[in-house]
Amino acid sequence: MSRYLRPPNTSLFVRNVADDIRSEDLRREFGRYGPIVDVYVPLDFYNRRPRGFAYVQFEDVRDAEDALHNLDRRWICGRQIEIQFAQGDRKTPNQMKAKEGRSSYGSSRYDDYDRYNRRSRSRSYERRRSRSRSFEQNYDRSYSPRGRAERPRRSRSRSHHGRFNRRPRSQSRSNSRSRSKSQPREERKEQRRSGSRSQSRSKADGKYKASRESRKEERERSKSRSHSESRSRSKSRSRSWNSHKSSGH
DNA sequence: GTTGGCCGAA
Repeated sequence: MSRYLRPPNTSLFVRNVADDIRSEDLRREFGRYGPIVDVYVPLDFYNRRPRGFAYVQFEDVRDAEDALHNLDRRWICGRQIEIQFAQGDRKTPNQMKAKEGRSSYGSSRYDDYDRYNRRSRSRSYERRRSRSRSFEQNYDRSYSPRGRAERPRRSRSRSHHGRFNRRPRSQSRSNSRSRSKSQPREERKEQRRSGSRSQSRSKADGKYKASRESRKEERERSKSRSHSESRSRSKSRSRSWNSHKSSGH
């Protein structure tokens, strides 16, 4: 037992989110199932356009599971989102920079970059990064075969600095809503459910009520297969994660 | 059609 079980990913990978989704929407939706640590909507680095997915990280993986089961294939902002457990942890910019070379980026992506002047993403990241680097590294090593330090050294500071310097000051924010797809035909469904409970703007009140029930339920279910699971739900929850990984899809 | 550009150079 010395080998620490790697903490299950508490982050959910939400894909097919609307391109104008806000992190607050997601936080509101997912926050009903448990306390949320972070919500992140990645944007294209050059376009500053939403990439169509989002991440929601819970404090507790059970809440994440709960949210996954409850919100998967739900309609949010006129789109049917699909939720999975996220793979890996949040990529650091350096990781992404490393990816930049491998990816198909590098072409003329500056077109739309012009209209999206600034990032308005969720900057709700919290400083939990110093929690335990050990597992992250360990996890990272076993997760990605190439690991880190694949680029020993290279004067890339210049290359990407030039890009940053190129940030256009003049913006045309008004006509950034020129998407013609994503017909919100099913928005009514979502609005119905959204209107039911979005009246109260107070945060963190009694909103985990629903999740508590299902958690109880789940706990009973867990009892069937495992018996040493009754108190603080924080140690080894890797069962779910593993089963998710094993099951595949 | 399937994963995170918040971090690093004075």
